[in-house]
Amino acid sequence: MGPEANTVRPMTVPDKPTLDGLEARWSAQWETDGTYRFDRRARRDQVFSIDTPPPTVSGSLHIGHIFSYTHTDTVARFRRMQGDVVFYPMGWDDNGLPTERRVQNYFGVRCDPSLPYDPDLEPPRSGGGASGDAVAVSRRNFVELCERLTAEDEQVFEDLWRRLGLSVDWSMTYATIDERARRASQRAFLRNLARGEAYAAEAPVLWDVDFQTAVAQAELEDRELPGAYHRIAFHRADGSEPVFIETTRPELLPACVALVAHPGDERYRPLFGTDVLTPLFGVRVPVLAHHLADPDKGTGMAMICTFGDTTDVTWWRELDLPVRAIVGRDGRIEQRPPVPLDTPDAEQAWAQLAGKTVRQAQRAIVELLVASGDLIGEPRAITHPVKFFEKGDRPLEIVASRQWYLRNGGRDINLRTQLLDRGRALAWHPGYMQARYDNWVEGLAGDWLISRQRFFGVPFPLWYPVAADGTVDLDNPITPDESQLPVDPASEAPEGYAEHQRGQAGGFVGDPDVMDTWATSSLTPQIATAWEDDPDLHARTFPMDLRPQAHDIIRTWLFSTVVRSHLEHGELPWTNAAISGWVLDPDRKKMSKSKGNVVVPLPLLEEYGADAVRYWAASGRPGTDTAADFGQMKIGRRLSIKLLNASKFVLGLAGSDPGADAVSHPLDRAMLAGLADVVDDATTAFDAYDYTRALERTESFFWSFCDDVVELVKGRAYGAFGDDAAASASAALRVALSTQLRLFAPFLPFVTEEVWSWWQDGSIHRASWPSAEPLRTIAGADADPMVLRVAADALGEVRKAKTAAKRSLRTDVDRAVMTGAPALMAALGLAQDDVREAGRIAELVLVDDPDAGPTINDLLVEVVLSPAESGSPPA
RNA sequence: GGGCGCUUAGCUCAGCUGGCUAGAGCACCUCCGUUACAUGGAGGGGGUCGGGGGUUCGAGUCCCUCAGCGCCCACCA
Repeated sequence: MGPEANTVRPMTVPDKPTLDGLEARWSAQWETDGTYRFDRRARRDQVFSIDTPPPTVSGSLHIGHIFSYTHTDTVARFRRMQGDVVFYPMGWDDNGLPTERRVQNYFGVRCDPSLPYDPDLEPPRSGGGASGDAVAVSRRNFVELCERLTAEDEQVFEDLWRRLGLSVDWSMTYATIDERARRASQRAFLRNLARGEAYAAEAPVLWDVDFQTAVAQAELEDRELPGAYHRIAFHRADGSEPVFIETTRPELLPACVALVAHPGDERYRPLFGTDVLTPLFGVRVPVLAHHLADPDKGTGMAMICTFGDTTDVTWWRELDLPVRAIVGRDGRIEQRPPVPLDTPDAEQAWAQLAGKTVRQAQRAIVELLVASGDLIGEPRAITHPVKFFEKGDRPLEIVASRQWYLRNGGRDINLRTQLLDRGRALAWHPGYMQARYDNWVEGLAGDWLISRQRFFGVPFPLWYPVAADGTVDLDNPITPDESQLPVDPASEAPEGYAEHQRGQAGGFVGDPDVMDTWATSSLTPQIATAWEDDPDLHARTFPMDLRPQAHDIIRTWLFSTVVRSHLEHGELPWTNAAISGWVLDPDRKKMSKSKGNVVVPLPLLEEYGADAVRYWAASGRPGTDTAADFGQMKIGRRLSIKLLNASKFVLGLAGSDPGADAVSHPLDRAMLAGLADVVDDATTAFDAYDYTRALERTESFFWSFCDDVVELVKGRAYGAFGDDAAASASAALRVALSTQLRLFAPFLPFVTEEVWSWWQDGSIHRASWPSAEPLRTIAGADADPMVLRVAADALGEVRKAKTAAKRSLRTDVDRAVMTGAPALMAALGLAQDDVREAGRIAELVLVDDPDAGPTINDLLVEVVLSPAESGSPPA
């Protein structure tokens, strides 16, 4: 039985147990004792290592954090009690756009990389509030403000996690922008570059005009937007019948480079290879054929622009068309037309568009087309999906630019197959989540775009030589030695150059971009295990055992992590992925700031207590979206209080522990045999990451333990049938209590620790997970679970009789007759003393009926209550 | 258009490889000052397991099909 139960230390069972103050007391104690410290001496096969999701510290705390982190914590605690050395670090995601945006609002600043560093800078405000004109600060000042704010945010998160009772080793934290993370990101990139897995290319990319950065496929989302089909006439040079197209982007007319129809489309076959003129501008463009053109869409003839959507990019590439870009990086139409315009009318038309936003330009060009008569009929309103950056506010544009890419199977079928194989080798919990991974990998449209035109992020560790004529040699980047990492090419000069040569002929320039935040987050297994920085730690913890995360970032975080590990280590970064669902509001709606239905965690912890909130969280099965349910938290609180009181009863029974040898009564043995089954079930469930089932089985046993077992044995335990009989009850209850406390410990760490401290040394969270065999040994091979079941049912029938008579449960029973099949009555006979005592039955008669059915439900109970006191209601 | 999940009591959900009369909690109703617990306890009512087929001695559970809800993915002119 785990730790020896009969310790000599005095018991300290309080008179009036309470949940108040447990969290502060025990979280402080755990910190002092290093209860959750990782033991660095452990070998890899003894370690269970967890790739904890680093929360975005600039994001707001909400109940979803509580939910999924509790799931992981229950597994961590289970593993620890099973004897694994748990490696459970915490990371902070303070890298990237969310932090930049929060810093801008919080301090009222914006970043202008051209400004010099001001060591004495004080931001105009702190704490957000009314927005005014943002003050421009240097990049270094901006990054400092980011660091300052994230440090505060991290503290808020850590306080919450401690309050919730996460068994994290708080001496092992990292941040995705800290030096170790930057070093890992740059090192991994340089190795990708050396192996040819990373490459730069000039190509059309999806571009957010507000953030002014490229975005990756994984960061896209579709939003339904109103739009309109505009039917536009393209004239032929010879003046014959015009060709009609339909477009939702008429403003891109000047960017048109061709028209296209399906090669099998009989209507247009004669036109293939001929030229037409764009309306308004009179630019000559060819009519071409391509299989992607859909004869059923619009007129069947499409306008190819550079670039209206990703299909345009495909056509442009495959039909080898020129670039006539008109939308600038700020989302406005360029000042200069993409091709020289021949006529004053065309120049006039262009002047109406130049400098306008895309929306304004659309209005203007529609007017022009109406005036010229080239817009046929009224625009036809539609709703259609439009690509957005998931954090953005305006539709993405497509602009050509030079970016860094990492091969992820999007353009390489062999690599893609290997990555799909990795996904199959990973143990998914629940298993069906693997479909999302497969779905995503199979749908990849290109390699992973990892460069961003932003300020707060990990810089690319690259410089480029500047030739004597001033041209920058982008094809031969200068790379640092790994020992120099991390580097900031914007403020450090490469080896062999001096800072004054920056931007000079014969000198160098730094790569201006930073990496995508996922380019760092995809390395959390490497960062957390101190890859290359601490080879000893890395060897003891990598590859990791578990990646817990939510389902919405399978395509980003999970997939990109697999990619990096595959490329760098040739193996999976972990063996298990536990996918948690989302928390929905009490009405099962998705929570969002804009809807104002976000549930904030701290007040819940204050009202119900951490154990109660954890209890609710643990009721959400892996992968399942779960509604915030305050009712469940109330039940969790009641369960915690019940644990206190039941424990107080069990421990208050005898002066000292009689020891497990004292267990002899058939009812006690039946109870322990049943508990052994619960232990097996809970263990099996936990092994499969089904913490919810483990909790359910434990809880259901515990309530019947309180309602039936404790009530049945109470009289005997108080000595109604002598010392030996009492000792058996007391001993069995203690064994059961110790077992149940440990089964509950992963879910209710505070209350179980509190009770444990009343009678045991050390932390329950370092105690051993219960096993079934010792319980079965105590119970004995011939223990019959039916003894408890039939006794509990008999007692229930007696209670029912009392309740039906509207009498107190203390009411004496003059006589009870119980009739059933012989086997049933034999089992009941073994516990009849307890039934008589618990039911306050004066005369209990058991009658064998050979014709009765064999089940509990076939038990017949007749009860004669003692007459009511005078003045009491009649029976 | 492709994929995944869900549909069991008024509500939130269990029900694992098919097998006692389909369960729990909340809510509701009735009752109980009881010496672990009134931050409690005992008992009760309430479900044709989304519809329709099929396999089987037997289906909430397996197969087919339809419907509704939710999510993921998709080249969205």
